[in-house]
Amino acid sequence: MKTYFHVDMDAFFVSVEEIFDPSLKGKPVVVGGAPDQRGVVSAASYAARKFGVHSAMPLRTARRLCPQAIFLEGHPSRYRDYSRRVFDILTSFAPAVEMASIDEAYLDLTGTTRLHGHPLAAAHRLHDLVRRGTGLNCSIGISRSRMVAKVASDQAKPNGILWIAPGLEARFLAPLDVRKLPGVGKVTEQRLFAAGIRTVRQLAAADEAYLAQSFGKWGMALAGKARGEDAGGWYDAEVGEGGGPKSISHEHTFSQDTADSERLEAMLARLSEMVARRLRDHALFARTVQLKLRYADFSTYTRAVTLDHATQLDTEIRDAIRNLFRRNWRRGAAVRLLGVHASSFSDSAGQASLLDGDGALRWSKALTAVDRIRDKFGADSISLASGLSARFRERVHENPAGLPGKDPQDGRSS
DNA sequence: TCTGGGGTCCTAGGACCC
DNA sequence: TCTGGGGTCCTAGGACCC
Repeated sequence: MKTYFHVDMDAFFVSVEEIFDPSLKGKPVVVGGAPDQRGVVSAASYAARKFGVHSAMPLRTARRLCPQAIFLEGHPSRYRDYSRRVFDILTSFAPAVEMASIDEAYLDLTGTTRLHGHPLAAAHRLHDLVRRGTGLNCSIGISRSRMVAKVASDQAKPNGILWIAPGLEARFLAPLDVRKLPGVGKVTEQRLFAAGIRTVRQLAAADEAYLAQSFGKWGMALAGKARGEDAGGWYDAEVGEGGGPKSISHEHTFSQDTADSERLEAMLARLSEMVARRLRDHALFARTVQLKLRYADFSTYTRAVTLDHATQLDTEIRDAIRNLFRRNWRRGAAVRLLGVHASSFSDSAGQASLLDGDGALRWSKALTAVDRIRDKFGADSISLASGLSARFRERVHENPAGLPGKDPQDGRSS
């Protein structure tokens, strides 16, 4: 018999902000940026939620619903720091821990009854450990099924613990709206509604052949789960089985749409550098590089290319992206968003690089030096020339460090 | 209401191979 | 000369999650 915990931090970003500024406590707080910016709500305090504000909502909408809210840009490094603290506490408590995102984790407590006692007692002690170690509240769902544990933690919010006794999974889920099932979003919910299915109970009773045909893999798996059966799928993987990242990407939405090709290409170069840097940090090489292009009307296109060798070099990613951009951008059309995405990872370049071995080695060394400088002096302290917007170039050309050398492919100094 | 940024997984069609 | 079946790789798009 399996025992899983799903630990979910309550209003995580907002709660971390409250630690650094206790005067925020109890007030409507919105993390995501200034309310006149392009952007959406990353997190809202419970006081803000009372006004209808929720995550993923445009900031402008949040302001309309709750003009008195305090809007914060947020501090991603603080959130990562606190996420790590939570993770350390969880790993001190359970043999297998998997962070599913920055603010939630699955724990496998199977076979720990002698050590921890009844799951509910264990959950209360874990809750106290997290509270004392970080100052943050969490909610915990407990079940023999990972998916049910996740739904349970959601039902337990805020600051609660909910144990679903083995055998009672289907009874617990039955009265819930189908939207409560992870994997059922807006679209699937609407399609289920159209078929007369609103609750998990109705989903459990629905014709399996129909679900398989209309909703594919997910539909069938969910129908099984709705009946409390153990169907296949992601939720049956062992806790902690998840490997490294499968893709790395960066994207940017301009504060105002632009058709300035120099600005656009400068942004693509910068995004390429950010992606390459993270590849090097993870010691990964990517073979597939993808451009994302969103126009002013929100129409969005992706264009990918698979290279004949895997790379982690700024120049190779940037050049591939630039080619994709030049071939696909409707010249003159205003762009809202640009993105650079890398995937198909391996742990080495594989087949011979386009650069000769010596050139690739020199570049690798130069880039590592750049990475170190950025660590010390900040991300903007040094950049490939084409990664800078024109107005910053002057300054960098005076860069006394003078690193690194020459780009062997196009001779541009960096 | 005017829509971020970082991810994962699934589907579907075409190329290509045996 | 009217057209199989399976497998893999690649690309594009989309649903969904936090």
